[in-house]
Amino acid sequence: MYVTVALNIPADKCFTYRVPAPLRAQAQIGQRVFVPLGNRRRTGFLVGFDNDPNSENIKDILEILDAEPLFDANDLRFYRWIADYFIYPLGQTLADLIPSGAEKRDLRWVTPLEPQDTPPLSAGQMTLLRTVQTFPRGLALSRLARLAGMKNAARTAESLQKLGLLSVSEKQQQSLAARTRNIIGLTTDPAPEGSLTARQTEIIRYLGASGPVAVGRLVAETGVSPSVIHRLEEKGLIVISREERIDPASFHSVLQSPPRGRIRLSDAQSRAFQDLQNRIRDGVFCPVLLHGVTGSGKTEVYLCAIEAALKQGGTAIYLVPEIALTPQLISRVSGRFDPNRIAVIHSGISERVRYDQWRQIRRGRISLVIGARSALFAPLPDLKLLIVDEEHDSSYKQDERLCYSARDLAVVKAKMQNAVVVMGSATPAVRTYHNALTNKYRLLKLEKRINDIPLPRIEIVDMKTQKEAFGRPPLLSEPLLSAVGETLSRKEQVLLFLNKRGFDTFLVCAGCGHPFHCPHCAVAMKSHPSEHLIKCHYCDYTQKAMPLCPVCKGSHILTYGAGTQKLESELEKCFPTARIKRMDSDTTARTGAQEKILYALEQRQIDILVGTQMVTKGHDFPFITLVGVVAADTALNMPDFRAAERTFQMLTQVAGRGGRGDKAGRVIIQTFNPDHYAIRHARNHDYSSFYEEEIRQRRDLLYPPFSQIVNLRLSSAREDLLAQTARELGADARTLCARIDPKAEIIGPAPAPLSKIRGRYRWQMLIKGPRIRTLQQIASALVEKHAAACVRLTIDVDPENFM
DNA sequence: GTATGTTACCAC
DNA sequence: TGGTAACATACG
Repeated sequence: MYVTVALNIPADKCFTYRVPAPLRAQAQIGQRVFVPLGNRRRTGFLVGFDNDPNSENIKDILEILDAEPLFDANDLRFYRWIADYFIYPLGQTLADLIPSGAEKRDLRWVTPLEPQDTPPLSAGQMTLLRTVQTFPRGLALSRLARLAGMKNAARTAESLQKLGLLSVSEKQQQSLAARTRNIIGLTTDPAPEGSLTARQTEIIRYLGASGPVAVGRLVAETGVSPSVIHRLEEKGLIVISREERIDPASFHSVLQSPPRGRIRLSDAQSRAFQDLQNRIRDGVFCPVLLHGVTGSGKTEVYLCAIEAALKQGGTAIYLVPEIALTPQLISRVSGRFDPNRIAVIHSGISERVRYDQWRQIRRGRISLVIGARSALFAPLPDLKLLIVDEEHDSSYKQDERLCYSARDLAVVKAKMQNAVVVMGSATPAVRTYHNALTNKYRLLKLEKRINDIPLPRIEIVDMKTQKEAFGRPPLLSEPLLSAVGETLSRKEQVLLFLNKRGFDTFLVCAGCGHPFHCPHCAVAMKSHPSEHLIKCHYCDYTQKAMPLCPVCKGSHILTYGAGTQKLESELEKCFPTARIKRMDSDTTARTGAQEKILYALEQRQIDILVGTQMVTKGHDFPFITLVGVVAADTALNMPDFRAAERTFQMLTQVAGRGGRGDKAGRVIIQTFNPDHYAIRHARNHDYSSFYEEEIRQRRDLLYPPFSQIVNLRLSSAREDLLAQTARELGADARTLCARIDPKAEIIGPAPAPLSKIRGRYRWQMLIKGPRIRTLQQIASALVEKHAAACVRLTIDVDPENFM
């Protein structure tokens, strides 16, 4: 019996292994297996059976790590589709999507030996030896190579081993393979007891009082030795059973909350719900766009639809943007359904707990999975409904390793499982709306807010007309300042939004213009005056605030632009008595900090909240009656064909935060481009007009959805090598285009918008054309040829309609 | 991903 | 001769 195994290595092929006789009965697709690879051993996934292997040199599987498979052949179809579509090796795809606890593997472990009379060593040998000596208990060779910054650490270590200065040994990384524990209990029908020793009697008494306990606990509490336990088992007085250990944290993630009933649906809501209910009942694939203005009650429609799916014995997945996965939402959901049958999955949950959740889901113990993008891969049986809330949200895209879009994959999954998929948004992605208008998706609308609360009035301030001393435009315009003042005097709350990117403070020396860039990333460092630090916001490189310019020694350092922090201090000056709070990645780094701020806001302990993107999403704040957008232009000026779309979405979402209570809301947008269509239509809450204008532009310029784009991203620590590889890649791409699809067009390669992050240089190249299939062909040929150890190549496919 | 084989170059 | 770096190749 032979099997195909997908390993977590960059090679895009699977390996064939033989299954030794004792393991044959239990081998199944979807299990993790421990296999030899070269002179190491690694964990891989069993993905198929192979009766007629064509290779001579076949090794045996060493171990099967899972009693039950983590996926079945049907799930595997989905994973293969993903690997093909996003041009990523199957083994790495599985490793990315399936939580499997720690991977079991062999390591080379390097330990220092007692120092003796050292022969003369080379420089490289010295560095390596020094590094090893700082780890008396040894370290993995791969880590040593990284720390010492050496390419051929393995060989250098070997040379030192020959000299008797260190030892290199094999070590197996710990595995969590089968997480079980032994439970000891009294026999229900005890055999007539013979004579017992004092120790044995004590244990029997203990068990009589406590009931069944884990062996570990019994040993800890009574100090019993294994031989005593063994004897008792032989005498038939106790039984030892194996129980699977499920981490309790996998359930704690669901809050206990009071049950909540259904809210009465508005007419529009119940029309949408009825439609969904019918589709769910049909049990055939149906993609739906639920286009509902902010505050129109989409969530209630989702909950009713989930209820309908569960009532029919099915299961459901509810995806939300990472930032919207708040305790409020979870308690709202768990109050509505049986909390024991809900799993919450997000990036903050440990791999080990996720592995437990995964197995519970596979066994049918869970009927609703709610979570951020990775929750899409939960292996629910009888999936009837998928919900993608705020489908336009960019957090559905994973932009490292496997670059997938959970929104698009939700549609693929729904198709494979004959399920209904509901994508909901007030500001649908242009591509999604286009699909709805061309009848690829069913379109449902909620055009009014619940209880007919009016949408807030939006005012535009043209910043070109606002002048401060020295002719520089102020951070806060006159109209915005006075509106803040009025709102505060009415004891209502203010939300000020600042798009962080590109509008933070940056430092510059007034004397020589030294820009204070991060040494690892090609971006300006940001000043954090309260901590006397300057930081890089991409890699978190931090250095002390410098009083003097390192180049000209001048002391006149200027701060330009503004971040949330600058805005906060400006507001403190203007409104000294107001309670001001800042919400950005700095202040919400600690877990729970965000919830704390939102709670304080709800309790009206905050008058002005200053924040970045995270304030725009999904929260309801009834007492916020003024929302200010400090700089609408930042998103507009991004070098990306979706800049207008992003700006419109951002403005509409921010505006939707205001006036959700019974008070009318007011929104003020500061911009240097008041006539731009994204801003004009956002002011009128007019999605259709925005869409019309945007889609016309896309058609004229042949941007998606009128073409498909594959983005090839290259990164490397070495600038010269990268530039050269990029040039070769470009040339090859053009040759391939001419041969495979003359309609395809190559854009670039060029340095990426952020040309250096975390010490790695980045380039990108776009392949644009009408047919995604040929673009993929070109891309995968390029990946095969150019993906080398020193240049990382990732692919971002903007998925087309595959129907 | 990691180990190994190859080549070229350097220092002793 | 042995150490080192850079690169190519293969792992079943």
